[in-house]
Amino acid sequence: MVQHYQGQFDSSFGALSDATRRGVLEQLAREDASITALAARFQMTLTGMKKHVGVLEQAGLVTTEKVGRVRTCKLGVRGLDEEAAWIERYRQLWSARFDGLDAVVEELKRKERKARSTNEK
Amino acid sequence: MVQHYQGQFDSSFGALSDATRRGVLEQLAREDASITALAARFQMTLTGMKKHVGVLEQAGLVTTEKVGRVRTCKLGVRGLDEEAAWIERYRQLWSARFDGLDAVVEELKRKERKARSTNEK
DNA sequence: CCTATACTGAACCACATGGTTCAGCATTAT
DNA sequence: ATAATGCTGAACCATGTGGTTCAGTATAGG
Repeated sequence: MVQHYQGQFDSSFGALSDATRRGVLEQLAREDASITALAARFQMTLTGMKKHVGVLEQAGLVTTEKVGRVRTCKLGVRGLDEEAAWIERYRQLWSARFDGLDAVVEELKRKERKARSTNEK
Repeated sequence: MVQHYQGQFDSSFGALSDATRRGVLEQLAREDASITALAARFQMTLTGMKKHVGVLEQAGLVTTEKVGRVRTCKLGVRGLDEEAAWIERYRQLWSARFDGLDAVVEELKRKERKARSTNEK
């Protein structure tokens, strides 16, 4: 078994990379649901849905509890705060990079205006 | 070939679900880099790194250009704005749910029903 | 007790992923 | 002209993914 340690972001972003799972999260944000209910809503087998829920559970985004024969799925305690923070930080770097290009363009324009006015003398 | 249509979020969150690729994005936010440079920095073969860059490129997060024998990788025009927005919306739903502010959930449901019915015609 | 319901687990499938090696090919440097 | 550099593509490998079916087990209801 190679069993690379799966980072938190690996599993949470991985969980989000599937439309069904994003749908399940949105659904659970509205109300708790059983595996059966989710399976019906997303048109797949119980077994298939259970796997998706398992992935979300692994990522800490969902918790489940079985009472009687029904397993109820709820949103997990963990939100997506750290993921949001990562993306936000990246977006800052990204825009700095692009604004940086703009700054260079501005700089070139400035120089050109200066050069032109110098030549015009 | 089944070739399911890959949604934008599927590929962008998928791209983010790997530590190496997140690292490459952070690196490129600092400066453009060749495949060789990235491969060296993340200790893997050229071929391996090229695949990662390919995934990022598919997701629209990176663009590359080959000049002579060097392929230079830069951040793509597309940032992570829509991904940030999705997460932000989810976080609102999540905290509403946890704060027990069911009224907020109801409000969002109402808005969405409205938006959906508007989109549907 | 009997049946329907809800889930669970194993096994299977096709295809994706994250890596590798090896054999090129084009470009640059000597 | 030769050699080194940088990338590329094909093939391979182990494991993961997103689904299925089928055969159970446990619980609820009549």
